[in-house]
Amino acid sequence: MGTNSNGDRDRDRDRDRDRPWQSYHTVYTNAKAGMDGVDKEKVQKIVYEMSKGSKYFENEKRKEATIKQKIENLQAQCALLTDERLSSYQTIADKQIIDLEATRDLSKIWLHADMDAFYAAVETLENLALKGKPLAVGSMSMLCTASYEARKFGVRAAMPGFIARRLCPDLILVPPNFQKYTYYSELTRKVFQNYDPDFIATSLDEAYVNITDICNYKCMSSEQIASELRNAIYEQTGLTCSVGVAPNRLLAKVCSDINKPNGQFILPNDHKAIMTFISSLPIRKVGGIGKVTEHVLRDVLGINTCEDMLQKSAYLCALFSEHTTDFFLSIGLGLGRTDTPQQMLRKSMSCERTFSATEDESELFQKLADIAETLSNDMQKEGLFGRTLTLKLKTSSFEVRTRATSLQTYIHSKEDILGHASKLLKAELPLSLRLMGLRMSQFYDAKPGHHDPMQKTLKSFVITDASQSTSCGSYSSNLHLRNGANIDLSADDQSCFSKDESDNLMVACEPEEYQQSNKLAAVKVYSPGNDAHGVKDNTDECVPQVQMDNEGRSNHNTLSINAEASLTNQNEETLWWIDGYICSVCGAELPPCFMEERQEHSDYHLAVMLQKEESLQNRRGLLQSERSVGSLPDNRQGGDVARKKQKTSKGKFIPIDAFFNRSKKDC
DNA sequence: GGGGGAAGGACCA
DNA sequence: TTCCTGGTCCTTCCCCC
Repeated sequence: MGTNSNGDRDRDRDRDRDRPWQSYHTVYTNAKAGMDGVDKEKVQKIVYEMSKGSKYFENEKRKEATIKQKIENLQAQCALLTDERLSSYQTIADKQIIDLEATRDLSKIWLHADMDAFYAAVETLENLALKGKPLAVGSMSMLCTASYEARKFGVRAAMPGFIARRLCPDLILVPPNFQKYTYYSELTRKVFQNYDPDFIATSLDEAYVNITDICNYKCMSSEQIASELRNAIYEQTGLTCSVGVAPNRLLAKVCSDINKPNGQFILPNDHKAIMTFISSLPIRKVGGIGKVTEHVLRDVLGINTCEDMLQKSAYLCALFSEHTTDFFLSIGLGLGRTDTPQQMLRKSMSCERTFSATEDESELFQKLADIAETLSNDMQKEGLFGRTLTLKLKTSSFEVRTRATSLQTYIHSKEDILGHASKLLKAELPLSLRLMGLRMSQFYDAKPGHHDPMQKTLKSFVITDASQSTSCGSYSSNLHLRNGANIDLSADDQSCFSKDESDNLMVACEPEEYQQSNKLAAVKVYSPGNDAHGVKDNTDECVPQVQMDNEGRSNHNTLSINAEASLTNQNEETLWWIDGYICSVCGAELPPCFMEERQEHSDYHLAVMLQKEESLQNRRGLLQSERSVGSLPDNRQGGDVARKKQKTSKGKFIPIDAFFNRSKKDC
């Protein structure tokens, strides 16, 4: 099955001694369009010779050793599989294959368009003197892309420029100009738009276009539409592209690579044709299978083609997680996504910089400040606030480390980012670094200043007894929920707030009643410069947290609302239905005439809340004993207890939009 | 044992 | 002399409940 026999190992040893470059697996060794006639061994040897002995090379060797270890572990796991175990895994795999097959959708026609050597082609278009010459866009450190003339020498994207120069001494290196590429990309997108208004652009030079409707509308075959689209792109931009057409996006992408450059390949929406196509397709051609996965699957299970995935399905089930097995078997069946995804929300934003290795701490902190500033600017441009900050470090020996911290406030200012990043960096020093990066994730996408006149008021949103309210000044704030809802902290609402001794804004609520019914949580607004200590909620229960922007105030204020609102003693009508028809818990709309539905709806929420209250009461004894020692989740309390309490509180924070989305789903 | 955060890594363009 | 950047997703480990 794998390469675990003694004979194989001896052969590997001999090869490593005589031709060491053959076992140096770079990313440049897989087949790529325009590189058919390349002397691969020569390229591999030059890359090996130029890399040998460098810190980069040593790190690559370390990584390869890890992969080798992983392969050996998997091989050992395989060896332990009895026939009986294998047979039961085969049963599971067969069931999984049947389930996957049932999802096959042959009703859609997807087209994947890929611009040919895009950046290099744009440069040539703007400077005809470059036409026909070996050209690469990038620097001596790294290439973004290479023209087809350069590829004949083994030069390709993701290769360092100095190696490329050795492979092709006449190589012309052009620095990238993303403004130009964006301009031409926009032109191509206008063409895609004509074929599918919801086309999916995956980068400046690639897009997926659902041509199902246009084929029907124009009574044209997918092949005709593909030709027409390519011509339109050429007319608009003067650039060529290659196109693949298939029943799903995964296959369409594979197909667009087949007749590159300036070609197209059509895979018909036919089960038999797909299986024939898949049967000999190398797994590396499929998106999601990279150098490591290819290596592991080949050496452990002898899998080379997509069809092999099905042959080895029992082993895949035995060795990999359900999710991963699902992915591998989908590839074996030629399945892929056929739906048009909803607009993807950004999950993270980052900024990183490579520099000459240094261990000078003041220099490192200065670079960190620059990175924090860039990230902060980028976040502010998109109105993003995040609460998880990750520091990425690459040591001078190319070892990559990440250190993350999750905050209780949503931040985006340079000062806040730098403050937390510096703490993370300080803990790692002294260290010689060649790269630093900062990534912000766990977003709350508040748009400061955004105000929706239709927004709900906080009072109408959370039911409270505000009888003991104390005015706290002129806060004018609004909350923006990711699901579109907005809560206005109008003057009316703000009158329900009071300040505690730490200048934190609290929603008024009689303490005793609050403890009894566990009604409304504390709302806390951090004033500028205040540290985030966590929220002093009386229940220690789940506290959804939203970022809140205050006019003319700090942008790192925080508002937390306890979702553990018990509503058992309230009048049902005012309790559940805001403005007489909007569910106060999940936002579902049901007019009064839908009496039965409304009853069922409120019964459902009541059941959920009773369940929560029951589990809460079971824990209350424990919580009260914690409170009795006067525990406060802030820095005033020293020792392990304080740290533990703080951590506990932190771990329970969830974004408020997640809570509402869930509620909505529950409905 | 499950959930969630941290850390690391694979992969893509 | 020189081996990127910015993003997503997945897995594993560990802590806490």
